[in-house]
Amino acid sequence: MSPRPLLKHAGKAVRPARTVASPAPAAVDERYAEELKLWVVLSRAAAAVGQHSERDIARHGFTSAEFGILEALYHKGPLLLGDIQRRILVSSGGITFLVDRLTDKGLVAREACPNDRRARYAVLTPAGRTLMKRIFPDHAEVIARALTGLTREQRRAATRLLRDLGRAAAGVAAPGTD
Amino acid sequence: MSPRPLLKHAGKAVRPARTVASPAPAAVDERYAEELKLWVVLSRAAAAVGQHSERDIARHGFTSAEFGILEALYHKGPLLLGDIQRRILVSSGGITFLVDRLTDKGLVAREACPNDRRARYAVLTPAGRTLMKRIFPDHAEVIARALTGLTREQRRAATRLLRDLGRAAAGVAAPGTD
DNA sequence: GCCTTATATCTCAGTAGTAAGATTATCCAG
DNA sequence: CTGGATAATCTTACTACTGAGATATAAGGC
Repeated sequence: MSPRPLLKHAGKAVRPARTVASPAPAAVDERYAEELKLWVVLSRAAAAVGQHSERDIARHGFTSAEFGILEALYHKGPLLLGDIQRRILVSSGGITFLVDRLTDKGLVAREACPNDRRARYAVLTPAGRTLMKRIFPDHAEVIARALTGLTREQRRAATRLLRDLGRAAAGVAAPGTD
Repeated sequence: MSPRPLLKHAGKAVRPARTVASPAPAAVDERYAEELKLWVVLSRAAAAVGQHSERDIARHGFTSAEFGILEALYHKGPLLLGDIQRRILVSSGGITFLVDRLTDKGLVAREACPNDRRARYAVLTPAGRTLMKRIFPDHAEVIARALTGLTREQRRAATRLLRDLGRAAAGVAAPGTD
């Protein structure tokens, strides 16, 4: 992502009413209207906040997936590749690729797992740790600012609801990512 | 996405405690802990429900972006390419590419906009409309089932909170998608 | 111990998108 | 009506990932 105007579509373009032939829009399924609405606002909210996050992350030259790895290692310490994979939801090929790239950048290293010679740990290098210490607080502030549409109490309520919603949805029939 | 086992990581693998050298995990930023938590559960919930959605959509051979276009046209009638672009959040190149692909599949067609010769409408073909009429109800049910972790009242509360959250986040400094 | 099955990572070809810029059309001030 | 700025779409080159299979290790029943 590169620098660009903050507001792209400031005003809705006033446009003459549709005159094109239009086969009457389908009647919305009433049966699940409320559920669909929830799904829409859920994904829109996540996308809106996510764009703030991504834009901030891109300033430092990372993708969201890369930053997710750095953040996981920063907060949790060394993690097996598979554990990171599940945490940030990428494919097995993806985690190899991403860790390679972060290794090339000198921020992450692989370490052998003494208990299981198939597995490898990913760990932050000192440079990686230093970097995260420097940039993470600002990132947290960007996220916090993106959430100011809700009051503190509303944010707490939303957190509880979304935690339950997410848990249940992941439980119903978790697809996995490979 | 292709067929695969429904449950991949049914049980947490029991694994011996970490013994690898571990530079003590960073102290979490306390300052924005609650906000970060909300962001985590928000994106996790969206991802969990999104996986149900994607898996269902993939059964019919579509990507989420393709299906988003079909759904928009199905429910709203003809739309300008740019309007669809903003609605499903893809780049300008992406919308051209996606509409091309749906056109090749015979589900969507472009029509001239009589008021603005730069713009084009996308419309569902009869085949596209028939298809959506057939598959959309099932899709709605998949979504609804993914949301059953909350009661009806909780879902309503969540909808309100997420609508406000999304609006505000999109308003703060909408990044745009091109 | 041996065989089967499962797990962890890696390899590599393929793809759905993005970014930047080109093209064409519109709008508006002068 | 002309010129410059803006807007809508398309083109092209590129990239971050996915998916399927390969390799190596582990674990458990016999």
